[in-house]
Amino acid sequence: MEDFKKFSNSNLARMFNEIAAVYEVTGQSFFRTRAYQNAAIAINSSSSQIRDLWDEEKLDTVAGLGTAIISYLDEYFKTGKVSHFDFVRKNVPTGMFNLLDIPGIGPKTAFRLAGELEISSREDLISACKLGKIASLKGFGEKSQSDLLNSALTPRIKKDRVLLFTALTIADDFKKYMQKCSSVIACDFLGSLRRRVATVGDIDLSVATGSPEVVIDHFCKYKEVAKVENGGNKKASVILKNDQRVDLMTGDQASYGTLLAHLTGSKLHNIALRTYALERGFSISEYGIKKPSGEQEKFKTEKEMYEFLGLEYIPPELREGGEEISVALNHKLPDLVDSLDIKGDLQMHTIYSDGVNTIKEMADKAINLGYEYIGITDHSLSPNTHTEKEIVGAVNRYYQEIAQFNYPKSNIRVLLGTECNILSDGRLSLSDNILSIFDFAIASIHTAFNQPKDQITERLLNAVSNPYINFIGHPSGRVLLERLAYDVDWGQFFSYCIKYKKPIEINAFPTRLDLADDLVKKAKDLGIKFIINTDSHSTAHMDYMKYGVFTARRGWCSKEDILNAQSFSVIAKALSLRNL
DNA sequence: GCCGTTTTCGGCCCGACTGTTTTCAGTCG
Ligand SMILES: Nc1nc2c(ncn2[C@H]2C[C@H](O)[C@@H](COP(=O)(O)OP(=O)(O)OP(=O)(O)O)O2)c(=O)[nH]1
Ligand SMILES: [Mg+2]
Ligand SMILES: [Mg+2]
Ligand SMILES: [Zn+2]
Repeated sequence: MEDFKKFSNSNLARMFNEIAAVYEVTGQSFFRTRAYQNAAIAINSSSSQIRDLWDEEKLDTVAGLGTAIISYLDEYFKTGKVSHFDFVRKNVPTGMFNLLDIPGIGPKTAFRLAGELEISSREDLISACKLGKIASLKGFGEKSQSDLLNSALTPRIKKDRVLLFTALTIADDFKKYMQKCSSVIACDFLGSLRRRVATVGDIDLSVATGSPEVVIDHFCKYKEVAKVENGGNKKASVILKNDQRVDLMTGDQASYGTLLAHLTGSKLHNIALRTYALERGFSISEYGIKKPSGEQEKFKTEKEMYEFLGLEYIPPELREGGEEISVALNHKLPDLVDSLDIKGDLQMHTIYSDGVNTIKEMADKAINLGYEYIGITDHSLSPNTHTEKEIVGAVNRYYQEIAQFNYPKSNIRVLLGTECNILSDGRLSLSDNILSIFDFAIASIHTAFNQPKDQITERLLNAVSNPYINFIGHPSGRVLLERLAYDVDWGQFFSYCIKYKKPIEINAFPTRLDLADDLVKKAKDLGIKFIINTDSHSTAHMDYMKYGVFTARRGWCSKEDILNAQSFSVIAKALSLRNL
């Protein structure tokens, strides 16, 4: 396995889950087993690469990773293996690990199938089922055998996760359909979707109703449903034709608040909240809060539930099982930035480079969005194929074009910027001379992503310290579900941003969401400001601003942290815009 | 194995659903 895969968060999580499985079937302490599962969850839900945090000696900031597990990680990153894990894995048949991916098979089942029938793959399982070997095992029967066969035969074509954008589109339609059912009092999409996680596994829907059976029937009859996975009296799951899984949970209107909280999660937040309540004698479930007397208190809204617990209302974006509960206890949660606060957008491309609309069309769209200002940031003509005089001439023509309709002739201020490349050797693609004629300039990396960390970092630092560069675009270079971020020493990058008083972009394009939420939080805690840009290549893309706002909210940002939530005079000063 | 502002020991979230069960174990969200 290549290093980047071997050290990826998902592979690390798998490693700890497998050790948890070993402990579970070899009768280790239940809570040690759970600790390994928790470590796996913590690793999977970290937006930062655990490898990077190890590099920066910040692993102890991840809740769920303690001294023992950190030392195993240390050994793994240094040597590529953990000898203690290799040792304990010898106690179980290796084949069992291949079975854990199959839905319905957990550690116990995998252990028995691998141990008693020497099943070590999906194919083995299929033939064992067909031969009727499973049904004869103690504790299994005809039904469980055919369930396992079905499960093993179900192909796994779907990617594990989809973009938040994709999931929201699907969920919006499904919700509209659900609301057509007269038994549906309220319907919401929850889980990672409501927490605005950058990528989403399944879609979780909740419904408040007095007739769950009617609602579940309606749910399963949605025209996009390809397969009903399972259904009970209170919940159901379906797979849509586009392979998206959707879970439904129903509940009474009177206790809908705790149902919302339960299904919004995250799992780690739920556990933390329930543990917090338990310490005070209360037991939380989706049905309400059980008092020490045994009496169940019900909550129509989440707000009332948090209030009952002595906590400030915690916005879904913050419910990740980090410090949100202790901060809410002190009533110190930030007043998160809202899409309505946004007053401008400073990265977009037009027909003068790779965009499809004119400057005027982008400006009109901005007026529709109620913005005060925008920045046009086309890639300039290339210095490799044009003289400086030609480049400057073109820029001046753009200025003249903008002057036809710019403020105060209309309500929108149009700034002229550019997005220049940070070249592989650290130089910028444009000279200071050319950069200086723009109102502002963004520098971004678009090539040589695979350089070692110090080299990439050096390139970024060089750009940050250039007086004509106002901020760095999509700083990590990640493309969700496709390309990992390049290696950056974030501590150093942030300290340069502080030293040179530069904000950082939160690129709102749904495939980027870059800077990522957890790094946003770290930078915010250092006092760094952000600018949320859509990086639009058409007027339609300008609607993606909300995804950047989601990311900022997940990074605990309030309006004060976001420069383009400020009026023009404030951002002009904070960004040191030129030509004013 | 992790965790902590009354605790560094002694706790650790809670319930639905399923299949095989004479009362529960396993898996999942
Ligand atoms: N209390 C409790 N709640 C859970 C547990 N597992 C899941 N939940 C709740 C919180 C989750 O956010 C919610 C939905 O579960 P999902 O597996 O769909 O997770 P989520 O949507 O957060 O992430 P995803 O993007 O779907 O992988 O159900 C659990 O073990 N205990
Ligand atoms: Mg989900
Ligand atoms: Mg789910
Ligand atoms: Zn770019």
